[in-house]
Amino acid sequence: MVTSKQGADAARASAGPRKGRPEPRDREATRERILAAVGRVLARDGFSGLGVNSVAREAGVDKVLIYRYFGGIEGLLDAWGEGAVFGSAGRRRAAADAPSSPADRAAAALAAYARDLRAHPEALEVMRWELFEENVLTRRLAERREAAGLAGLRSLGVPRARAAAVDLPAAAALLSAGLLHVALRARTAPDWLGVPIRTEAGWARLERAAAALARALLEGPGAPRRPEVTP
Amino acid sequence: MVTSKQGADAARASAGPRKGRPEPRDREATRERILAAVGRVLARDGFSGLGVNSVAREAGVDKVLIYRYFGGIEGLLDAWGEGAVFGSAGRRRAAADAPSSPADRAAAALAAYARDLRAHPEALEVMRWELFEENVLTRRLAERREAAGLAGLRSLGVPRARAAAVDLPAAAALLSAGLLHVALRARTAPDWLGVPIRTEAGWARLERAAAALARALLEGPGAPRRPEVTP
DNA sequence: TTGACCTGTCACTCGACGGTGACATAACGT
DNA sequence: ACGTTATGTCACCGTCGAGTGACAGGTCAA
Repeated sequence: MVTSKQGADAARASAGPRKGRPEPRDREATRERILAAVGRVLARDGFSGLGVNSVAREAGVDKVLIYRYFGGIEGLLDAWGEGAVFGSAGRRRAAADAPSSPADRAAAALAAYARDLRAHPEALEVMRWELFEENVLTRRLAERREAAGLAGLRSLGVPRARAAAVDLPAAAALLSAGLLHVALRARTAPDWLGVPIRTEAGWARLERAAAALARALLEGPGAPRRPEVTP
Repeated sequence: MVTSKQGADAARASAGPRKGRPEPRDREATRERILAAVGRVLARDGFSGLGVNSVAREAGVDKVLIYRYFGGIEGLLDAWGEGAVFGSAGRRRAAADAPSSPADRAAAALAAYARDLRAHPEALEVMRWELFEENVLTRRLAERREAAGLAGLRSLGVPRARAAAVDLPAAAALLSAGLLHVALRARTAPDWLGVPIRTEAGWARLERAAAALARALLEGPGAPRRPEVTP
């Protein structure tokens, strides 16, 4: 050894004492630490700050382990995506299944979606990511979301004729995209068209507006205004 | 000179013969070339590909000139933002001013907005940028857009009482955000909730859906349902 | 003509990143 | 007790982007 400038590498852990105890060698535990670090980096720095170096640093682990255990960033993200990232589809589904009119179910589903968005910053980051790059993770999650969204749409139970007349998928696409976009935008701006998007009050307005739009569309002129007993 | 590896720099122009004629020295022309390059790089590679090096390369110019003439990337973007980036606010305004019902004007404005989005890729890129970073350019354009959007909203001429009842700003925020988001998403995905977002047909559906949502909200129960004379 | 200034070129530093080879040592089966 | 393997550490490499100092060749006024 040439006792060189002990420069180490940029990926060396910068936090936490790792020289003291050698940390018991446990592949599984290390894997978990790395996976957990992905979520933290993502939520804190966004996808642009995500890389072999930063994750290794965050996990307090040498970056070579990422290559060994996951084969690189690709595999790491793939493994991370396995875990339930967007776990609350169940809640949305439940909201959509509540016994009421299709319009009510749509309104409830939109509100639940809005709340989910704000409750899952890492998932939000992945969706931001989807907006300008494709990779293993974004592809996988986007597929999942498309499927879940379409299923939710069907479970609204809007009568076929009416759904076709109003182009339900297009309207749902717009409203969901709108909520998502505003949630994303909150990271870099406090308002959108004058509506505060970082406060509970602002989001209450947005949820109400989404619900009102959905209701107006589904209960609009020509709608079967009879009290519906839907399955 | 040590006749080193002729490595030159990464910013050296890679296209176009610049060794032949020395290109007449003209500060203004060079400035323009740089500014034009910004738009091209932005539209082609997105904001992530935007940098001193890439712009200089694209312009066929040495990067040091960017520092000399603009003081760096910040100043360059600032100067670029001076130029009319989103020039068609006039069209939207015109659509909104057309003599018809507020609902019709809203529908027309949304459709015009959707068309503008797809017609201005560099502007779209800047909006993508706004979603995950703040800088001179994004701040400036976001302010402009907020102002224009609010003005457009007022020019719809929705009766005060009704506007308050339906929370017009929130609804408009959702719909405009939805259109924008779908336009952004088109760069990385072909569909959104099953709706094709890269085809004219898909966009026609989205425009109709946006219009229908706006109409349903503004003409909904309680709306002045008198037969309107629409062109 | 000459000197000051301006435009443009070039070579270089610095830092961060992705990626790899070589090594030390703990854990484990024999 | 021993050798093998797996786990983790460290020092590198090449690349790329931001930023800078030095310089060559025009341009123009005195």
